[in-house]
Amino acid sequence: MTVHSASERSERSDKRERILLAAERIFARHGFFAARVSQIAKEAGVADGTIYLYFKSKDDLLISLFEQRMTQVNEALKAAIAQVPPKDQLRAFIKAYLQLVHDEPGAAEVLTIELRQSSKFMKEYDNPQFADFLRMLGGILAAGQERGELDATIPTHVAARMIFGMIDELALAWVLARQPSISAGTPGTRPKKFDIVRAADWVVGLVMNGLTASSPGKEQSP
Amino acid sequence: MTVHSASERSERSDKRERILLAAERIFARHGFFAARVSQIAKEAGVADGTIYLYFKSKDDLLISLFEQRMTQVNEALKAAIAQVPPKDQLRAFIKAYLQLVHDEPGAAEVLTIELRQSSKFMKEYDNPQFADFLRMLGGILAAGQERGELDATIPTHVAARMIFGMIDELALAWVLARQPSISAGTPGTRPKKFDIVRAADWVVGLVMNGLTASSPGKEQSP
Amino acid sequence: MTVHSASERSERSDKRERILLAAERIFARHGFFAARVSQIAKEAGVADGTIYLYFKSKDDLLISLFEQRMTQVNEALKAAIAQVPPKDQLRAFIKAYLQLVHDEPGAAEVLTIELRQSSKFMKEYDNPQFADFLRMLGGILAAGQERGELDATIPTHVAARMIFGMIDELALAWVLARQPSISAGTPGTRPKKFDIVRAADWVVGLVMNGLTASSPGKEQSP
Amino acid sequence: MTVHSASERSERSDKRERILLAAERIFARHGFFAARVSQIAKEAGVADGTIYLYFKSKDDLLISLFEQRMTQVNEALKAAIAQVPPKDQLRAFIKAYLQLVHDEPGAAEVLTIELRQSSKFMKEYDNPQFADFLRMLGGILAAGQERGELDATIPTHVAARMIFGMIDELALAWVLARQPSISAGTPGTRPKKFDIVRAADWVVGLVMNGLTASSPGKEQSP
DNA sequence: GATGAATGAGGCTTCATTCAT
DNA sequence: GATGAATGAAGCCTCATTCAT
Repeated sequence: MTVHSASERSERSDKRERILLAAERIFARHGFFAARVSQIAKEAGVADGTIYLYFKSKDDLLISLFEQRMTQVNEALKAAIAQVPPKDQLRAFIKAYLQLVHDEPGAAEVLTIELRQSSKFMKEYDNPQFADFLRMLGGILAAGQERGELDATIPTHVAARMIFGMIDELALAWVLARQPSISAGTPGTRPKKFDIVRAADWVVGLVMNGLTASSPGKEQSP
Repeated sequence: MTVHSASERSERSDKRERILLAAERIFARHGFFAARVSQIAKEAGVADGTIYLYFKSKDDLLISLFEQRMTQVNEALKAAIAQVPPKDQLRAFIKAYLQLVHDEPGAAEVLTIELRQSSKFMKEYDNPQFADFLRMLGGILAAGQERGELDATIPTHVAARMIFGMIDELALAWVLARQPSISAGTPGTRPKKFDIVRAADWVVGLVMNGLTASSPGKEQSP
Repeated sequence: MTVHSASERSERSDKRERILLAAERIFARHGFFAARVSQIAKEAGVADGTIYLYFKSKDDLLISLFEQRMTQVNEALKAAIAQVPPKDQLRAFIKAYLQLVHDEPGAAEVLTIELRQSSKFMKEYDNPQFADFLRMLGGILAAGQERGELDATIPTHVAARMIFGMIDELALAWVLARQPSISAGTPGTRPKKFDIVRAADWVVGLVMNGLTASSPGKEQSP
Repeated sequence: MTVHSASERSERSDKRERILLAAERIFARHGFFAARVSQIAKEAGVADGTIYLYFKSKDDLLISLFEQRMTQVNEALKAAIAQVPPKDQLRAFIKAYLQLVHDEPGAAEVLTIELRQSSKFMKEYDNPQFADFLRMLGGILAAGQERGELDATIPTHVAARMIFGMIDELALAWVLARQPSISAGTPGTRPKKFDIVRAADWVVGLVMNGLTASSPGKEQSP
């Protein structure tokens, strides 16, 4: 007969969460492959073996981390567009995404960088949360097309990919620009620093109107 | 005094190239970390140790591979825009890039996926070839802004990143869609198949004019 | 809160000691360079990786082995001369050293032979325990010189080296003579067997009075 | 039909000698195991494969080097005692040996250090030249014993070992003291510098008369 | 449940040696 | 004879995972 008190249960979930947070930090710091399970355990303040009470493997740890964070992202995005009129949802979606990157850079780092570190994710692992993400974005676009507000030439799933590519690349550039450069001063790929929240307006501008310089008659009708 | 016949020389450089090609295939198939040096050697038809006559380490092999391919990409892009009038260079650049992805899917796979497999690349390794790539794209945009053809609101380096994000994501989706899905049938992230060459027009359309449905007065003035 | 029973603690230190003993045997049998870590592990009854829980590297294993044994030797020698009147300490020191070689031939083999197997030891590794050894011997000599009992012509540190050379060479010859000769029967360097404990008297005789045949008037003054 | 001109033959032996000299330098610098065959080839100014035209293996290279140098040492010692009256031969032998160390430190380094680096030499390889060396020294001692000049208590082969131990240890200490210390300043085993030629008198003094302070009546009888 | 010492499979790399030129 | 690119066997070490306590 085993009794689980509330505190025991919360302590349990607390430990799982501590491990996930530790993994997020270690993965962000070293990358998935270079990260050591023992390092994650130490960061979480648990024994190495304890991790295997909550996760099947190091892979499972990354997958679980990704799923949890991506689910949170999807929920936040859903909430962000919930009260917004349809025609403004695309703008709201993009702004909310980049705001999240700004507010949770550690999570963003895992989502943008580490997600790509493993063929397991790019190839073998079928990723329902990311599919949800794309579906949500594609749905916004489809609705816009149906309302006649958006150009219907581009298939929505391709357009969604393009938009995701834009904001993901911005997130990546921003995350990398935050890092103290190892080879500081060397002119290289290290992205220039910029305000990612402000960049949301640029993305929206590009997505809505493109880069072509607005002719006088385009936006200001008489 | 040593005499190298032409065949000797070409055989030597041929061996280096064979190793690079083998590495490209193996990296694309398994990912950088899961790839085994011995596997690359076998694929190249050389002994394991031979690889170390041409490359310092497994890391160096990936870096060399990336640098060579990226240099080739940059040269191809430079050639693609050389004879094109300035106002059409952005379109030419994008179309050429996606055409390259289509023609060299193996290289594209390494550039889009494996490049991201190692923290060495995302964080530690300063990447001059990618910097060149961004500079070329940014230069096209800056010229367009100066001619007044492109909106100058967005900093060119940010716009270049956004455009790269779009086409890189498309390349990734296309490469992954080509793969025989391991979990075939499962509805997931596996991208839908599409024609990446044709997608170039969509990208150009989005970049130039955005997604906003063209109102009668926008492009067709009365 | 972790409780270590006495048996747990001893089992742990026991494992370290078992590895050292195994290394001593394997190094003595094959030499440091030809010795395989996996062989040491098997001899110690542990997994290969276990060795690296207790020692940083194969080199560290040899260094640790040397330091432990040499420390033990120094302690034994210190004890051997502790209760001895100053004028007899040199004799006691030499006899104790060769007695140790006799009693611990495995350790002697590592100290005399394997110690010299690695440039790390002869050149790079500064060896505090051996320095202690020489200091102890030099101290005995210096005290003898101050009491006027020993000739002060030779610097004590040189004399200590010479005495060490003698007993070390005897130890080496004795250790090698014990081995079942691979090329048995061949007249070669394989030293003749002799009683190393008895040889102590020869060393003391040489060190005290030299080889010159004692003239009647030398030791027996009128 | 192959004709070898004199110059060809000398060129050949010259190449062999160059390889031996290169090996001596490289072995002295890095030790036998850490020395690389390719390094020796470069130092000798020949191709890697050329070494195998003159020597069977890296081991054979060390053995040949040792045998040649040790033969030279034996010849030099034989010459050094040839014209010397029997009672002075031990002194002449010791002085000549240490003088050789002084004049050919590279060879001495190989003989004293590298010789001991390989179990091949200490254990497996039966060493006729070293046997000759000991025989020569033992012969001098035996003759002295027969003339009644030397104490016959100690077996000559043991006494020869002891004397060799002394001078070999001095040679080692002197060779190591010559090296620019890596950890300069650290008080350790790095031997103090001393004049090895002058040390010959100390050795002779110890061997002949021991360390016991000479009583007035010992050496100067009325 | 929690621990962390122990495991052991397996990779990257080195380098003595070979052999086609 | 000389070359040096190529070979490939084999070792040290790492680290995800297990399991006795």
